[in-house]
Amino acid sequence: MSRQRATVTVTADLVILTIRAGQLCVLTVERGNEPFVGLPALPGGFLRGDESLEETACRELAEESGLDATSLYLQQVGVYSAPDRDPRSPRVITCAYLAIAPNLPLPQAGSDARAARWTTVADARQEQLAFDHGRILADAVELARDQLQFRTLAPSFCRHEFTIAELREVYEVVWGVELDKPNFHRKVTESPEFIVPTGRKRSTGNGRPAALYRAGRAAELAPPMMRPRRPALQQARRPLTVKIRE
Amino acid sequence: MSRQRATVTVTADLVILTIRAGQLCVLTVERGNEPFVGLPALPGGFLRGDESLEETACRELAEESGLDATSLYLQQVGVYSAPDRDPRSPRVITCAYLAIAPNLPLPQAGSDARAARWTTVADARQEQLAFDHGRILADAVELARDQLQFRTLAPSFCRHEFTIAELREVYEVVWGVELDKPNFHRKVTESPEFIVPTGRKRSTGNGRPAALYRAGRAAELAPPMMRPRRPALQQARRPLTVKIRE
DNA sequence: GCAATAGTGTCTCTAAGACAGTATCAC
DNA sequence: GTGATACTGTCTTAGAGACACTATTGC
Repeated sequence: MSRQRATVTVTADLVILTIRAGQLCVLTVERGNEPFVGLPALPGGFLRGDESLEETACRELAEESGLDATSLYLQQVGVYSAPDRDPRSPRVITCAYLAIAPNLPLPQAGSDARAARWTTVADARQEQLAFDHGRILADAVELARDQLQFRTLAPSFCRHEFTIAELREVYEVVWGVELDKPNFHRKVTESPEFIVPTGRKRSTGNGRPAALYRAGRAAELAPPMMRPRRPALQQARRPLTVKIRE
Repeated sequence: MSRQRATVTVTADLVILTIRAGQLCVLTVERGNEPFVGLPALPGGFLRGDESLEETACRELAEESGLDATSLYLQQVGVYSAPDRDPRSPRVITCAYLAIAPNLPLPQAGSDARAARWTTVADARQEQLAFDHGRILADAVELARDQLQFRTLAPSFCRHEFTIAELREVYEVVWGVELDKPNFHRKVTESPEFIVPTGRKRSTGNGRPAALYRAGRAAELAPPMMRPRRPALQQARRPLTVKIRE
């Protein structure tokens, strides 16, 4: 048996990330069935006979979160196929998808909404998640961190029109760093086709109103948005110029 | 039926890349069974009941190419699950893996070696491949191209000890560009933990012998090896300094 | 006016690219 | 010596980062 072709069922699981109140958050659902009943899990569902896994992911995205997958960033993270990852038989393997959403309210009265809620990624990594969803979450967050450097997914975290401060918050929250405001502004406005000005402005009540932008057509960021290096590396260098006090 | 959980079988397919005679090559096998009998295909095989897909990939790698997967770069490319990708029933989905190999001779008398051969990627992309293997090949090559920038997979194309010229050839062949020899030399020797000198030299008969290196411990290239930009982008800029003819 | 946020100018430093020049081999 | 390949030095320039400075709002 084990030396033969295995017959399996396949699920698509979703890591839906957003930013709420300055925190990177992930959508979790409470499991209503065995196995792992009662534990938080990533939303997902079974592949049907007439669809691809991308279609499964989009369908589940709509059912579980009410979000429209066609307007969302959606990307495959990878397959998880360890033989003991799911106690059910026949065995279940899963394909994880990363989805990026703006901060939208969840439809709590949804058809399939079994206690869906936003959890901060920091909290979710402390908790015990069902199956290998802890590992999947870690991989997806790492993928998002990497992709922010080279691809134009940052605007996917924002609403249709956004300010440069909001875009900067995406990088700061996902990377857990602080970025220089003036340099970030210059960098993103000069990056070809990354963001395009709409001509409108938005006032937050305090200070000068910020210009509004939309996502541009570029898929890649060239040159990339460099993630600040670990201070460990800079520590190795000596300062070349020394300020002289008179 | 189609609205229910689908029962599927799963394969792991391998895109094994190497460089031979200055050309990027991929290992293909001629299909001996229906469907697509006689057409070239990527090597691969079915997931067994007691293994993960990574284990399937390693097993097939050993069987089809005689290469030892433990010493090879192996990475998931993605899942291909379109309902009509395989005419068999129950349906078959596949997970593709990218493997990088040095230029080694293939064991032609292998147990499972059904007409395995190296094909240039350029040729393979012209031919009709079985299933959706043309698409898989394209995705894997694109992944390899991207990863060369940020990860230390280039030495995987070389034998255990290699010269900097051999390492440079990897980049030039995979990217299809020419790189400046002096600048490349400086870049890779100064990149921390990318390559380490062995102290030995190798003479090619012509010219000064080259120092030999091994792969270092780093997994990431920091700063990245930047891929030369399209000339199209530079065309958009005006030269800021103009040479004056007297 | 002041506080607050948005955005610009400018300097410094790193690192990439161009390319001249030097080193070490076979013959 | 010549020819070939390996490697180093140096100049130029693009781009990242630091940070002073200006602009535009609410009050």
